[in-house]
Amino acid sequence: MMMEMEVRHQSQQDMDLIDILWKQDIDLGARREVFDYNHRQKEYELQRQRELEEQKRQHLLQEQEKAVLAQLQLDEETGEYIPRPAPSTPLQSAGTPLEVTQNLTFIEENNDAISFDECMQLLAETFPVEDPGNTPVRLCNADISPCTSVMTPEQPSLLPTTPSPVQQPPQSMSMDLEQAWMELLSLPELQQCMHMQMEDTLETTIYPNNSEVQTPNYSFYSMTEGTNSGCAAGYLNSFNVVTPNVTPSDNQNHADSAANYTADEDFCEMFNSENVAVESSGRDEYESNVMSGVPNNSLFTPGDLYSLSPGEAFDRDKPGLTVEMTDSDSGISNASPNASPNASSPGKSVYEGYGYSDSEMDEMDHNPGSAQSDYSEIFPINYTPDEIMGTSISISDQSNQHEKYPKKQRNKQVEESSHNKGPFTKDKLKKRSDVRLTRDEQRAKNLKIPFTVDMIINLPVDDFNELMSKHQLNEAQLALVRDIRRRGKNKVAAQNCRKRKMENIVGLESDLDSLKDERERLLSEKSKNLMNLKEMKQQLNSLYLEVFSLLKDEKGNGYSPSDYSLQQSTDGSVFLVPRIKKTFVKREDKHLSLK
DNA sequence: AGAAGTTGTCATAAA
DNA sequence: TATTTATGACAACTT
Repeated sequence: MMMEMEVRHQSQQDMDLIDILWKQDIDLGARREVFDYNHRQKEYELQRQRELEEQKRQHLLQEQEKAVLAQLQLDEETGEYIPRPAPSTPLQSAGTPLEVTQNLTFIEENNDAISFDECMQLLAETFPVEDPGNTPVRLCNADISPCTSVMTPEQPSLLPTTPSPVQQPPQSMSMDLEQAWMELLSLPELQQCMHMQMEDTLETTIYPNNSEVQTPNYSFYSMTEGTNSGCAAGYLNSFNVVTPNVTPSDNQNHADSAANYTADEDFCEMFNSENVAVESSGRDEYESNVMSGVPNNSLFTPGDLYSLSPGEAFDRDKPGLTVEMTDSDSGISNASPNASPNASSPGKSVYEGYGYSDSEMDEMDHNPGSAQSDYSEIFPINYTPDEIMGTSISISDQSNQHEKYPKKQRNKQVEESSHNKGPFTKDKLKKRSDVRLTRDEQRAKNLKIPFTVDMIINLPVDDFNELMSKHQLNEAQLALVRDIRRRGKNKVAAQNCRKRKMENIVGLESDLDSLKDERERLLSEKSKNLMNLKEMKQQLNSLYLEVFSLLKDEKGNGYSPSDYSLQQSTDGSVFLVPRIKKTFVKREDKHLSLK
């Protein structure tokens, strides 16, 4: 928590990740008192390298132990300690991929045990050449020996000897090893050796059996991944085990690419626990490419299909692309129709042609003007005669009729024409035709009106008249066009009118609500005022009585409020008026002196 | 089946 | 005068 507070500029996600990694560091002994983030990052990198080196060292020890144990077991199985054959033997006798990989791996593992210069020297001398006088060379010999003799009596000596190179500075070691392996892989001898192994492997690693063949490799990697070189060799080996599927002549390129790959990748990352998965995924991708016979097929992404204009694409090669589309639903149906659902461009036709099911296609085929009407929204209509001729003659009369009777008949006829598709698709079709083709659109289509209903309705008068003058229309067409325009405008007007009406209703309801609120407020205010008035009256009455109690006559007697009343004139004078003798007003000019 | 809501259309008046 | 707009009324259709 303190750390998170310190690194406020980091996002929470980053902080979580950092915290997790930091905790790993702590577990590995990293000092947590370093709270500065940058410093911590540097520290973290260093620590991570240390950690990886430590892990490698531990793995190395473990794998060496395992190897020793395995070899001992194997010794028990074979019952003999087979002396190392000549170094060239494994290359010649490597009959199975397992042997190949093991062999290679041991060659490379060997490099971990010896110094790079020694290894280079060894490899430069036509691959493994024994140098009995050197302990690492002895190890090398042991490792280079064929897999059948993997377990050698010298192997136990590996344990005491291996820690020395591991205890080198980790960074330099890993870097040296990387470079060493790059150079090793670039050695012609080694490549030739690998080439030969691959050729051997090619016989057995035919792709149906690839997994079987490679599985032992992975298990072996796990055994030998303790050493960088072993891991690298395993990784590269796995890469190259696959490559022979292409052509043996490509091996050098593959080796180079593999080496480059190794150089580009962080060794430490590669040999984490996931490296096998990475390998397998990479291999699978490669394998799939190789197996498909189109090495770069994966590069042919759907985007390439999108790049083809639908019309071109489908005009050019419909079957091929149809196959592509059946493979992925996201093909064109995602590209064109979703992007522009209203577009009546060829893309839509593509969508309709290929995205719909067969039944839907049938419906559209039988729906007079479903697809064509979509075109007609944009392009001037050129209707197919077979659809039009059936109804145009009878409807041409109807368009001249403005009586009620023909209207209904006209509508019914339109509906009949749209319902004429058979009983099975009636409901779906009806909805669809409603959506796609209004009555006037249907009528316009039937009369071959050469512009769209939208144009007829929405063009300004001048443009509309100009458009009409440009086309020679018969009476029926002119009448229909006028009706369409009138109806269309009236439809919009009706919609606006209803909308306005609803808005008015809503506004009136709102006004009603506000007026109700106002009424409530006023009633409340009135009630409050009445209360105040009542209170003031009471106060006035009290004051009145008090004034009367203070009034005295000449004899010192007080006036009774029941006999007198106080009245104020317009000039402010106050009079004491006797209630009984109202008839004659006893005017007392005496100014009441109120105490 | 029928009520309620929606939409298209017509008639008409007004702009 | 022709066209457009607004609106009530009606019918068809949908929910």
